[in-house]
Amino acid sequence: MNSKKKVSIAVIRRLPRYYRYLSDLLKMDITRISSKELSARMGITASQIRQDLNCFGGFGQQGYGYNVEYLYNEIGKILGVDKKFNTIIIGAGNMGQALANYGNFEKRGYHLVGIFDVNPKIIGKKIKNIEIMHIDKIEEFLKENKVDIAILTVPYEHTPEVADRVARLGIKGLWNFSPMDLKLPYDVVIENVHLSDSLMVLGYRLKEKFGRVEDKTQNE
Amino acid sequence: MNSKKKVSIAVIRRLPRYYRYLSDLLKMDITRISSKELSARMGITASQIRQDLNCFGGFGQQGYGYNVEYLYNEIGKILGVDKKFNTIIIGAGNMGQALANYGNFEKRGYHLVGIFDVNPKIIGKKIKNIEIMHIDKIEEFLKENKVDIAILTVPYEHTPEVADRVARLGIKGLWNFSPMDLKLPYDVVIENVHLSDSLMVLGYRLKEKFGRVEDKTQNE
DNA sequence: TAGATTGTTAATCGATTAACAATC
DNA sequence: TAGATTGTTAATCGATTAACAATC
Repeated sequence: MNSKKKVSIAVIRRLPRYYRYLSDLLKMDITRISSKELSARMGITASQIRQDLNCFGGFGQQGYGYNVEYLYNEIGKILGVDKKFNTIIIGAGNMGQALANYGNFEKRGYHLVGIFDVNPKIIGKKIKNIEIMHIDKIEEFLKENKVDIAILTVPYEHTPEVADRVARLGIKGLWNFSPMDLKLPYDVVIENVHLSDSLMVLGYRLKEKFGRVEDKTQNE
Repeated sequence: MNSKKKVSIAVIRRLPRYYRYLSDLLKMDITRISSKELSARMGITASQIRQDLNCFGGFGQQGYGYNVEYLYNEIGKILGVDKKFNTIIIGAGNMGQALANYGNFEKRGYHLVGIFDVNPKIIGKKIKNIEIMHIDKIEEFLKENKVDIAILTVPYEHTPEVADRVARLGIKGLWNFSPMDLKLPYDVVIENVHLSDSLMVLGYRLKEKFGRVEDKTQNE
């Protein structure tokens, strides 16, 4: 139907959180839950929960609430956990390796198919049974493999160039770990993980809430 | 003054982004900028920039705009980059090690003073000249060292217990990397980095924008 | 049936954008 | 001075919350 209006990003960003809470409820063998109960657990209003869910359809039942397993599966479908996204990691430094080794992504349908770097010392080495390739092999690799997402964990200064390179090669999703905003002349979806931004916000909140923090020593 | 109303978290979360853009301008030797020019670069409205900045005071000058270096420094002060936050990492797995090795945090005043784990194979090993200690040494350690922030990169199931333990010991800031919301009976600031949430949102946006994605194969 | 709880509309609240007088 | 651009107030927009009829 063309009547469905675009769901706001604020709602979308809450979905994984619902998904996590429902997963917890499932583990606790709770089979049904009302928006009121869930709101108490999550610390948001029942109204918001019902509004959010109704962006995607009526998953509940009057007088009953929501079936946990059903709602969990439906939100999973909305988020695409039933889909397979082929991913590559570019930059096999500490962060790249940490992400490669994190098993949870595979479970959610994010299938790692390639790892690239430029460091000759690690090329050929295997992580999760995937051989680290030189970045210059990427054109060839992408010709032979359909890849949906590139995870960018390269050093700061190389990020724009690498992002451009993979976007030009047709990759549609970028998960960017560099503290910069990518601007690309291609139609790609960019999701940023700005760790340093997050840390600075934590610092701000600490400072605001608890006041005095030590000054940084000059020239340390 | 007690007249200053609380600045909304939406504004706060934009500050690191301003800070990054101003840093870039500085590097380009641009000394002044108007809200209009900055808005064009950042892709937000000039109005929003002026509103945001005016939450903290008038940093600009009519007819001139903003002095880049001055504004950069002022936002830095608001964010507390001139402060020193002593931090510890709990969980020296892939993610913990990646964060320990990331040099940028140190530059922003986040000073790593300890690393903890339970794995006997890595205890005693050094990262960034800091010896990995057993988590059971943490009570002793915190008695002797003032620590502001604990970075939690422990496995999922241990996160609540570890978070509670360090909060009870007086740590006021938690940077949580586990895909869960921490609920603590202490007055702490928790900043979450929910990587899997972020990845799922990327998946959703890809699916929405480009439609067809391969279905996940059963039992893979 | 009576009670519970949804789906949905209406009201409120807060955040963003527009407008403009102040002023450099 | 004239032009530019801020700081700030007012208008708009969108998101959250409240209310309640529908219905299980």
